[in-house]
Amino acid sequence: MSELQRRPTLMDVAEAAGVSRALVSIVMRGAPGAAESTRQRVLDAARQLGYRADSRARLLRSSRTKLLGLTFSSSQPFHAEIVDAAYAEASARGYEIALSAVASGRPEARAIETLLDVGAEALIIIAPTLNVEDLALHARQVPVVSLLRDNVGDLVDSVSSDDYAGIAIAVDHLVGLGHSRIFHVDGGTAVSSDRRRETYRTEMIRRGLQPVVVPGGPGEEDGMGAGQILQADLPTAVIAFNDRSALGIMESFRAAGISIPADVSVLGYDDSHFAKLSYVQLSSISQDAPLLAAAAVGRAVDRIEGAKSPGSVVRTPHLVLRKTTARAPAAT
Amino acid sequence: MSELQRRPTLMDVAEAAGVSRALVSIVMRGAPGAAESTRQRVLDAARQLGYRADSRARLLRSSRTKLLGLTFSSSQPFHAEIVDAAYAEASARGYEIALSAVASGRPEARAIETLLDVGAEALIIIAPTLNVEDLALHARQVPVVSLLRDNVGDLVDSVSSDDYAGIAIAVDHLVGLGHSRIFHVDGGTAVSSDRRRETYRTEMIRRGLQPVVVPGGPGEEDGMGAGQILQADLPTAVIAFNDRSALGIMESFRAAGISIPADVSVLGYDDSHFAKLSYVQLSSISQDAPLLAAAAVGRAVDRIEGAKSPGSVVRTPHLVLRKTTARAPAAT
DNA sequence: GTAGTCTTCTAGATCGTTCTAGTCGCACCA
DNA sequence: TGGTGCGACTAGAACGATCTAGAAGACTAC
Repeated sequence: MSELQRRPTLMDVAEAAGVSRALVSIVMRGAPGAAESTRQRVLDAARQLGYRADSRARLLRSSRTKLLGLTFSSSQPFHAEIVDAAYAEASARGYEIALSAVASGRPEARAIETLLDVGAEALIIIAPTLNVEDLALHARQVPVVSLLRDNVGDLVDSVSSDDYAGIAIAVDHLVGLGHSRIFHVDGGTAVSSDRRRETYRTEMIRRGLQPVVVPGGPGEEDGMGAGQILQADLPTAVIAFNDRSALGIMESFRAAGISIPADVSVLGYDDSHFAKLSYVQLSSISQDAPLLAAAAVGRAVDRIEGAKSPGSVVRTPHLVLRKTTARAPAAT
Repeated sequence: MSELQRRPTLMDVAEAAGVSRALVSIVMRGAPGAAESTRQRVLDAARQLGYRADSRARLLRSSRTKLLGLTFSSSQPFHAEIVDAAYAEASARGYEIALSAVASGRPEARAIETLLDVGAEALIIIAPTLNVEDLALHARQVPVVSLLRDNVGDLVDSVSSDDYAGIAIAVDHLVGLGHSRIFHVDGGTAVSSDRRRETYRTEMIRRGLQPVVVPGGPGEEDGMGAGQILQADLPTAVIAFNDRSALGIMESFRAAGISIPADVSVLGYDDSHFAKLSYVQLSSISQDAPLLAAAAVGRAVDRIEGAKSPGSVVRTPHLVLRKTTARAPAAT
């Protein structure tokens, strides 16, 4: 019964309002150059017909698409937070966001191509896995902003969180609480795991303390495994690669009757949803996703509008104190 | 130094290869009607220039866009799973996916409009919050598939999981283990909370058992709160609205020294990531996101290609047995 | 009264594709 | 010899918007 009806075009509205296509275009864009009376007449006609501009045609013709391409990984909760914040910041600055997911069977390169095909004026790539050359290749076409990764060559912008500072804050905090046996459970092959591990080592050594790194990974199970290993030679404090790992560590301690923070302090990284749960109350290093996202969007827009050369923004993370870190137990 | 270079068009390739635009188009699309020798020549030229078709122009001209619009909520991990699976199924059926997120400050209506503007041939909306009239309005333009919600009027397709069956399976399972004091912690205002709650009631009554519903919600904190309430009058089994709620419930029990499943069995819903963790091992009702996603994509494609009238697909969930449900303790 | 300026409007080109309707050779067959 | 069919290719019109250039009319200025 209800056959699919062709969507109305500028032409349809023009006929209905008795004006030219061009004038309708002017009115719809809110551009100056139309009398108030005709403006109303056109708007009425458009409303009546349910007219909406076809973005394909619009984007094709106009040099400016006002589109920011954003890739994210569907399996990373942290990325979802960024997507959310990016939308807000983009629309505040008058841009739209074109999303493209990196999923299983859909590599980053594919996600990026899709965004370019669709006319994105800049690319924001969360934790890019592409090598510097490939990134540079794209950067010759449009401004590219790397989010959460900073060694990306000098053709692409980067917005990242200062892992050095983050780990330093973590070590400082624990040392300040009187800890000296502070171990680190690393993130295995995860992005920025290497840097955090090395920073942990140097920060410990700088304070005359003995660094001990236990191999881990980005998930709860990884933390769980590391927790088992830690129990053989228990430190007084643990810095986990991230919150999920910290959760696994704590779980393994709990099972072994080791109490937190009385026996051992645990510090997470990311200040994620999990850390905030009332029954977790994990002290954590916050990278502040919304701020990072806003900075990335800002950087992309600046590059599009203001030219200039690429640069890198580094935000300093901060400690969110909760209940899993406390003074070191009296030495045994 | 490296000025942003205009991306090559069909025309550029045509000139380089010494043929017409139309022929290049034919070759690039892999359409028949070009000699093998020229085909190679054109492909070489295209590769040399780094040519990629501009999807805006392509979509504008061709009646078929082969685009499936998919809305999802950036804050729902369950949606991420679906996105992942949808990509796979769509590309298997020769379609692309256009993503649009529902985020804070970006309502569903906005997300849908974006998808239509971009030329999506069908809409897949995960857990739509729009009312039946608004959905029908869109359904007059393109096929609309509602995922995870089924009372959507007779103009739109729906693919959902059978909540009746899911809860029936849950009750069956627990009754089979000898439980009779089975309580339900509901999902508050969350989608499908009402249905699960009512089904729980009727299923209990059908078996001559007394239903007890404790108000909850979709998050861990909600479960935590419900857990406190439950402790005042402890059942032998609890059916949670979802896994996250179950986690909160279990956490509250653990704090009170109530052991699972010895004292009380807990059953989750969704079979999410959390349920699978080695230290959680939550028995749960699985809705099988990948299968739902595949069904939704399939339905959308069928509607686009084969016409026919809208219909609804209902998938039966199944029980995933782990360690949080066990025989009822001997009656006191 | 003519030129200049402003406002309001329009015709037509244009963006980069795809599609329609050819043209051009050339072999085949009666 | 002269249609006919076929394969390879092309010119030009779409698609639905934006943009440029300029026209028409009203109003001011000298």
